[in-house]
Amino acid sequence: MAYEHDAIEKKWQKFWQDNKTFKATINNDKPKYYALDMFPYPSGQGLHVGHPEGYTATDAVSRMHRMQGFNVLHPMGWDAFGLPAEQYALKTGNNPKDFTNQNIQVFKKQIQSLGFSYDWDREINTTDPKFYKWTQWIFEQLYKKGLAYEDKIMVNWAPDFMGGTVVANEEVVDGKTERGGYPVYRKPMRQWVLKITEYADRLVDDLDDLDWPESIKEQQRNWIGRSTGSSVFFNVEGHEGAQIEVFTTRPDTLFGASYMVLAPEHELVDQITTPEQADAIKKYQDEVSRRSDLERTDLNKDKSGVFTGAYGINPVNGDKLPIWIGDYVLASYGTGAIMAVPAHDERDWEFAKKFDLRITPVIEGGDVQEAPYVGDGAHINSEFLNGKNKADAISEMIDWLEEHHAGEKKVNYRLRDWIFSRQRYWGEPIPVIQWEDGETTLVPEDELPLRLPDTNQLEPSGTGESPLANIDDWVNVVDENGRKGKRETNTMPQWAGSSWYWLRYMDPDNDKELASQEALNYWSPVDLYVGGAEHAVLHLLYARFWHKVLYDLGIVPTKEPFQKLVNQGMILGENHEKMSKSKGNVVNPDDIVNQYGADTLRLYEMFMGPLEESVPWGEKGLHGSYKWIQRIWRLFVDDDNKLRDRITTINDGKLDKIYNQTVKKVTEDFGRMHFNTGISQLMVFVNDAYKVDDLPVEYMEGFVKMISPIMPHVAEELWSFFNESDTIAYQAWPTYDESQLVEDEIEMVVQVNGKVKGHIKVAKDLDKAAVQEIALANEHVHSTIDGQDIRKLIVVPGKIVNIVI
RNA sequence: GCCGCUGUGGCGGAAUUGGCAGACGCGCUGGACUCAAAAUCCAGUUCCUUCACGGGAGUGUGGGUUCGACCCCCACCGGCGGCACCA
Repeated sequence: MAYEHDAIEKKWQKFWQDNKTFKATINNDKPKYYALDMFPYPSGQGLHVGHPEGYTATDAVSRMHRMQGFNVLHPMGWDAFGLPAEQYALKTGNNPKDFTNQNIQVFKKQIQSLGFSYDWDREINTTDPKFYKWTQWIFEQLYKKGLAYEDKIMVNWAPDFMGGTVVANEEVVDGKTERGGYPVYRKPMRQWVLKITEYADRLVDDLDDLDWPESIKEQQRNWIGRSTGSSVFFNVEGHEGAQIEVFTTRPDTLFGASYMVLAPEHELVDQITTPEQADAIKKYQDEVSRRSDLERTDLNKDKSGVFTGAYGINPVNGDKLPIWIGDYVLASYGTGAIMAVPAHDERDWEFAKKFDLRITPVIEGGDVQEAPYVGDGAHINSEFLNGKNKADAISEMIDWLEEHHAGEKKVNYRLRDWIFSRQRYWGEPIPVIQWEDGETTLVPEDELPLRLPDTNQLEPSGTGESPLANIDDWVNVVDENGRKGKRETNTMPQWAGSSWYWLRYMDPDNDKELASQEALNYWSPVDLYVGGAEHAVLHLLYARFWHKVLYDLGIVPTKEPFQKLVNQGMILGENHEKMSKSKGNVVNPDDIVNQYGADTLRLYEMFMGPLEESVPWGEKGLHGSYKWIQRIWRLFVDDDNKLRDRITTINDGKLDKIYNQTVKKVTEDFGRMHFNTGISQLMVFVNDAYKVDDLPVEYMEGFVKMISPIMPHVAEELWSFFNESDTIAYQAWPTYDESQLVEDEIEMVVQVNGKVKGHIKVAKDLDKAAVQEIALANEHVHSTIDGQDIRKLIVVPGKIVNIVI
């Protein structure tokens, strides 16, 4: 009977569900393995063929680990807060909750049709009050530790986005919002901020011990941007007590400082500006404040600035340095002030050239009037640093500064604190109340969750505040003493729930703790985490930060949440371009499942190339995968839907070697997530099996086990031909016999001058001299040498003979 | 500009420590089966040259190390991703 994917897949999906085959429970007799997918945002578009790639990989790893005796935790859930649901609700007057739940149902059905071995009893949903109770609880712990604070800060204000909202630094790309591409301006606003910078050092240093792709670690290091240098204090001439602190990574070039620049927003600007310069300064400040980030960076490569009229005093030599303001100095980095050394810094050089400021070289090498010299070299014009190299000069200058109280060693970070509030309805309410007497309190823990009010009439506030601001019943509160207060109307960003969700899977129904200590200790950490590289800095940095806070609180047992991280590559359209609706190259997994079945889709996605690489979709290749499953089917099942007669207990030995090789290679390759090469080995086995008369039961059962991580439905069905009552999911993974892999006689290659001229068969442990003799006796080798002198002869036992003439 | 990754047949991709380049799949070609087609099974398939045996070239380009280089080193070119006035 032919292979019927539809019936087989439905049958086994029902079996797994009815029997809770993949239910995970704590079992201290077994080693645990936690395989996690980045949980999806359930968008209205439904599943994309990119989703199943990572999901299939973790599923295959999970299934293989179960067969290898591990107790596997493999869960799935929904990152369901987010903008599209709110936009939809505002547009249509519907409730985002209903819309979100519908989308989840679609997603869940699609995911289940692919036969993943999730423990659905552990399904979570970030918008479920039972879940976000603990998101709010974690926020309260952050607040108590002083890691969550309110501040009037310069935020990324996107007035055209959703009726006006603030976005995080990480959500700004090229001066525009990451989603939607709306312009972003700097604006001071009251916001909740999380002090991620306090963990900056640990977030950098702990990367070293993680089994993560180097590129992701590097992106995180760059994002945190730790730089070591020193601060230097400059007095301002004629302003007793006014002191400008600058940060520099090159204190060794202090003798070459020829001017200073403050950010236009720097607090000392007004104080030190001379009356003659006041108008020009004011005008420049106004101009800059109206510029968006985009205009300040990309569109404005030309340096601009205005002289304040004031002078700083160089502490090391008493030089008078004109103080300018310029927007190439950012208020938000370092101290918002720099010492300019145009001879050895590109940006300072451009500025100096434009405004005709002094350029004094302090390091030998290059003509600094023509171009800045940024390389190393001997210091000049630098008194006690003369002749020294960069590294020595830096440490000596820092010593000098510290001795003279003119500066100190300092570390700076590019990373800023995490702006944590959003002016939206569809997010976790921040559990804070502002009382009329000015006190700010947390909602008591025993009153959590603080639920989002149900509403069918979601309306923009019109003030840039969250729509929650209009819901008076919810906003206004009175305490037992009659004191009035207002709830915080900002909600948390979408990153909140995903910053700890992997912990909740460990104990999803616990209403006393975010998860029990027993569960946390047993399942932590996540052994394998798979998802797209687009989360390299956002999600993965926030998640690590929260995890470290919970570690410090003694809640989680590990410093890091995700021991091993793998980024699946993108699946591109058939034209090698990113799949998108506008390009018309989107493939819908539902269509594939209908036409070919889930096993074919899973097999194809694992076979098409290395998991980490981006690979184009190919309909022909997909069809090839389908044909191979049918070929397997025919190998096992005859026309009467019975196991073929050729599958017997007779073993004529013809498949011994290839079977044992296959077990070895598949076990190793799947273990390293090199699915494409493991599958190719399974194909070789099938090709060989077609060529022999007798198929030993043991090998055929082993083969079915080996295909089961990738093609679980067809594997279960074939397994049932051998053993009617059981699932294959917990059968022992096949082992191989090492002795079957070693041969007594091996083939060696004989080269002449590096070119292959012949092959010889020799005994495995024949000595070099004998091998040499046989090689030289080879007819073809002999005729190639043609009596010429042999200059050198290399014998690598078991591999190669190379004769040099 | 800086950082990371990457470059192999017509296509997707293999190649463990420096040791037979192109496994496996797709496509293509031929054969078997069939009235025929599809499906299936078998064989071939890097390029050039040769009836053939053979011979030559070949892993982005140019150099180097080595008995031997897809692999290591230097310089360059192309592609992908990230960062981008961060002092």
